[in-house]
Amino acid sequence: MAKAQKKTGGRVTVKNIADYAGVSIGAVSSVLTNRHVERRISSQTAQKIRKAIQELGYLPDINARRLRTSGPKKQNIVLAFITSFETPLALVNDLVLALKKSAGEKEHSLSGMSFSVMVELFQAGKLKDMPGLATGEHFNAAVIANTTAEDDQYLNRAHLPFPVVLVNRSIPRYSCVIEDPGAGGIVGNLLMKHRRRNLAVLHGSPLTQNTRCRVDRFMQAISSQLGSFPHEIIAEQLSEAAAYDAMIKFLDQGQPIDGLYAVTDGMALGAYHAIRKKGLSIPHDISVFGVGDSDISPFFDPPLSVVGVHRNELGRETSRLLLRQIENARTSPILVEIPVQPILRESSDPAKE
Amino acid sequence: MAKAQKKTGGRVTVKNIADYAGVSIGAVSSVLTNRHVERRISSQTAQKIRKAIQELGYLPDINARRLRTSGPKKQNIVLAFITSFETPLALVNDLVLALKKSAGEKEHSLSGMSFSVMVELFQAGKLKDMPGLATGEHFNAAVIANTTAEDDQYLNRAHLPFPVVLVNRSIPRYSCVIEDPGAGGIVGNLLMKHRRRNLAVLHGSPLTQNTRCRVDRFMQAISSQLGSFPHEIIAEQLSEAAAYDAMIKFLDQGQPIDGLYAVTDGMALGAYHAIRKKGLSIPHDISVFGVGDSDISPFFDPPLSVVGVHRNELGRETSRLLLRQIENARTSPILVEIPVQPILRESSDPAKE
DNA sequence: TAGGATAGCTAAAACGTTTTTACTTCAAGG
DNA sequence: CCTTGAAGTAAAAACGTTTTAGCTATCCTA
Repeated sequence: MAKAQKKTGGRVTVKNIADYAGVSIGAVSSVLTNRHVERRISSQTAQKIRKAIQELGYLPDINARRLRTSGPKKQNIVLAFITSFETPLALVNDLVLALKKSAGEKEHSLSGMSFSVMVELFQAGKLKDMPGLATGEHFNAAVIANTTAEDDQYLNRAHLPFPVVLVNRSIPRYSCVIEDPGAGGIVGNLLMKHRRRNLAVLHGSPLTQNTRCRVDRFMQAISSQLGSFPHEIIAEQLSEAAAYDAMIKFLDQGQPIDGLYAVTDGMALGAYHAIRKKGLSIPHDISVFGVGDSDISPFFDPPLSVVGVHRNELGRETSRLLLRQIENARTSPILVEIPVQPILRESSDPAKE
Repeated sequence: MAKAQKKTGGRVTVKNIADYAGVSIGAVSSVLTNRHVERRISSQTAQKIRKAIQELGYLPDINARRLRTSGPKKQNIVLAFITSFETPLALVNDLVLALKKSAGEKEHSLSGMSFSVMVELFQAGKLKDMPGLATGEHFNAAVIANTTAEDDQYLNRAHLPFPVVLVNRSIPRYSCVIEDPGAGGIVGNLLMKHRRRNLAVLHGSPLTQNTRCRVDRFMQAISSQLGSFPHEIIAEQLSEAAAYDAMIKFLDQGQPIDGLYAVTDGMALGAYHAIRKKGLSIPHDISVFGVGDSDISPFFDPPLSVVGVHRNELGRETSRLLLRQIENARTSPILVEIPVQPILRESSDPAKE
């Protein structure tokens, strides 16, 4: 039984089932599509066919099926969300929702199209080895996130034959959505305005272009006013746990700080825990700023002050740009910088001004 | 120019481009796949074709392309992650990672297959209206999550013609992955063991089957030992913010409680904030239990005691079950209950025992 | 000026489905 | 014997793409 499968080299087609069951291709297809009763296939035959399907382990070729059954006018557009194995897919949620929502609104010239969203992963730094990327064989358009410096280099010289939107990094020939690059500087200035002088920035490793920018602008703002650089606390990953470990290690070194900038909300949560563990208080001993990329920051204890863009906005804007490119292939790539506005909560002690 | 597009009714094919540019279909395809130089298409012609592609706004049909280019032996399997618009896709992260990882390990009979993961959304309660679901036209196998009671009814009577794994709910004919249904009871017993007598459970609305079970078992454990039911605090959504609002509202009513069970980590975070806001302390005034479904609970202040399964495990197990069904279509559906073990942290005050 | 090479393309096949159309066979009923 | 209906079969078309094999000029060489 399993032998019959081997004949075809691992792939079972409708024809194989038909041969195996001793019926015609049409009969098999009728059963597969549940049309066997109106096509006058007897229930015994239908059973025989179903048995063959089971025994051969048939899996339909979705591409062939969709090719055949897609209406004459209807176009199915496949969008890919491409990110690395190493980084969390947090954004995919907001992005998928935004895409589905935009695609639902028919006021585009997009009517008559349906959208599928697929998720593709690559090894960080090995984006160029992702199968089907250069050829565009798997999707019509893509959102690419969480690339490393090597990946960015590849993107820089490659010419991808489909619409692309990069998120949280900007590379010349591509449409990009990024946070206002001034965010880090704003945080620096706010901390200094609150009379904090011994500052530190906490980030993960490796740095994405976006967080690199936050860190750099922060450093720059500090050093230009204070004449010295803040401490740089580097966690081994982006997780809460890694941030906690790095922060504990730093505080154990005895360097006193009174202001901290954590470049993601998750890292800020880890840092909070470390700070408490060391018997220090927020904001009295250490004033903390985060980014506001997730929903949790208002519920920290104390609530986290943030300067940055929420994933919602990122997702919305990214989907807008991608659909714009699909609608009109001739539009030139644009860079969207989402402005940021400080949200001051208790972690930064605004009362002390 | 845009007129030519209209002719075909909105869909532009290679043939349209060929006609428009006055060349053959083969020439167009050569340019599309960047083979035009080895196929000896002159650069003028290539330019002409590229211009046509631009002007007509061509988007390739991915299905046709993949059908043609998939090797003779190679099968592409499309897995769908199906969830509702209303609920967060948190699980998709872990699931996609687990799937890609399993699929990468070639020790299955799955070698020679490649996997794509796509995300499909349905309106809560309207699963049956999801296009392509009943026919399986879009994917080879699916993970279905976050269904409502109506959706479960539909699943109960439908026979989906492809492998399916349900997560966090169990329905007879399907393979399912659920948390140990005793989790709620365990929490109840722990709270009572810690001498807490005025208990409450905090959950969102509508309840999924899984949280329904947590709540029910909790209630049951309490009432069977204490003879009275705990309070039920119902938030309007699953978010931190909704949990906060509901909790504030409850505390304002003046009902004193000394133990709380929040059925997701996010809701626990909202509850923490509300409890602090009211000047109460955890665990002294109120002992709190959560679920441990995310990474954040160890970093709460105080760290959250949890009884439940992490999304990681859910994703791993789900992917295992799905691939098992794909490998061997004849395996009968099984129900996997992931056992839970209490993780006691400071929020539940084990010292008080 | 015949012969061959080469540039530049075109025509047709193939991928795996589903559906349609026309045809066959068999049994039962009149 | 003729008709009718059930239960199929067989073959072809179609979906849109990529690739293979082949064709036709033109140019180079002898």
